[in-house]
Amino acid sequence: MGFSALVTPLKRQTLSADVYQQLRDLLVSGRVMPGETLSLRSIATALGVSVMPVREAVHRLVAEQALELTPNRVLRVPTMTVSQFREITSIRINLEGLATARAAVAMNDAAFQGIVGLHERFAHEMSLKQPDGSRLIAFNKELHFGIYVQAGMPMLLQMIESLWLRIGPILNYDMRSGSARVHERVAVAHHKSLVQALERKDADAASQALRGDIEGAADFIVSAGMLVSANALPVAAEPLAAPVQPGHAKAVRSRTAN
Amino acid sequence: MGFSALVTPLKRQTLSADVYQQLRDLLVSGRVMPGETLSLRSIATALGVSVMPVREAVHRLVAEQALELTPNRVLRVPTMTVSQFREITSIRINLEGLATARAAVAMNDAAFQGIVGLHERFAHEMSLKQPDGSRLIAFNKELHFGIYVQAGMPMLLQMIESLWLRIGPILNYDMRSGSARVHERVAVAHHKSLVQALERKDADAASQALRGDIEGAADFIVSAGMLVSANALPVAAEPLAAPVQPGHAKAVRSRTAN
DNA sequence: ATCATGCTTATGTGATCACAGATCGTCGAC
DNA sequence: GTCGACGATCTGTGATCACATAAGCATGAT
Repeated sequence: MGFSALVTPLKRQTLSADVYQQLRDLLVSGRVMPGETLSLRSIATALGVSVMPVREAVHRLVAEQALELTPNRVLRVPTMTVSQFREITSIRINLEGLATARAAVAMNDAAFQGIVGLHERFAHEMSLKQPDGSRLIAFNKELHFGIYVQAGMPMLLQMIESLWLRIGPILNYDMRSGSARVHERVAVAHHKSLVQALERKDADAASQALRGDIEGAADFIVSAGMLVSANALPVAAEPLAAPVQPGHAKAVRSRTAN
Repeated sequence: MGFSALVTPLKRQTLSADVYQQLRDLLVSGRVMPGETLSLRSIATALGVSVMPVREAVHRLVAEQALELTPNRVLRVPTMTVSQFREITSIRINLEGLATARAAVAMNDAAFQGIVGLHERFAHEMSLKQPDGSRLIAFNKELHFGIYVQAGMPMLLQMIESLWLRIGPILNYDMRSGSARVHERVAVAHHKSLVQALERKDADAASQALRGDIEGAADFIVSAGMLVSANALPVAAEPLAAPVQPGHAKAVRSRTAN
């Protein structure tokens, strides 16, 4: 009898890794806003740890450009210019197109059925009269990465994840405002043709469908005007809306509250 | 009269960044070997700093997969399997192909002349009867990145640099053994057709020429048999040759010396 | 002679303290 | 009233110490 079945694997590896994951979730879920400034000590006290693990986690996120450390040593979640966003979009089309093409030929039937399920889950949420923005984002991500995983290229997968992490705050912060529902309708069409191409194992068609999906979403983001025009200093965004999880909001430095 | 012309910009930013750069140089120049184990304290004392800056620099390199931190918390420069190397090669062809295609249409005449100069410098070194391996590596890198810079995509450039950093140790460590000269001859041919395509602003031809260059080099590396077959524990590589810069070698943990 | 066992050393991780620099608020002078 | 300057506070950075764990190595028993 395997003993390892009795104990939890004690997944807790290192505090730095934990903090890293929590900050990552904060970013991809859009609970922090582009341009917002953070502080090592705020995060540390909010998470109940010392500044040491936070330093390593933050520096890693800075290295991935998911956070920004200005020359004045101010830590903040990066803003993004239109040109930067367009560059990331171009890279995404290439990298995710590669993953999709590889997945199209490498995927077996069981995996394909899983993809179909993820597609239908997204489409179903979309068909509701009150679709939940956060769920849509999550389902969309799981569908995309469900495909990319099938490529069997772990390094490529990680690079794509890094790109999604960078655009996460912009994507998800807008989703909170409730817009984007109109756009997501066309996303279903792109997904459908993508899944059909995968069924035929047509790598080129799958890549093209994916390109349409990414470009459509990108055009929507750009036209929604939530990117800074130049690399000017970020406008002091009005507090607009309270964070969804006030418990984590303590990590965010506020200029007014004290 | 500009005052800034009189003083050095005092480039020294932060110790962590300095350590990061030094470790990076150590990796790309092949002065450390895949499978070699390092230690925070060794690096710190060798560089004359505390372990703190080293920790951040090392963790960043681990995040970029330029270093590896085993579950037993042993720090080492990663070995690479053939399949991992093939994956990186595929990603490189995509990403560097994108950069080359963009550069082909965005580059002006002055920039192109600069590329020609870099190409001729590499070809000239190649034509010597005793080409210097390190210089060849450096010139080849400068030529490639001289092209990629012209794409005007800074994030893409950084991603490509990260990939080169990962394959750097393997590439350069072999170059020390003096082989690979036979291969580099065909590299000149690839470079030549690449430069010609750039002159015609033919993005597709340029990408194809680049693909040939990358694949040729990759096939050589694989056939040279310097990659581990499985992800087995790295063989205790024999000390083979003394490090080129003994001063830095103190950062490398030796099993025998004490 | 060979294998097991305990001890010493060295490792990465985390916490705490100290420091230079920037920001912000307040007080003072005009 | 308005502008300038000083000071308190907070920022990231670096160093040092403490700790749990893994590996080396020598000693011991069989």
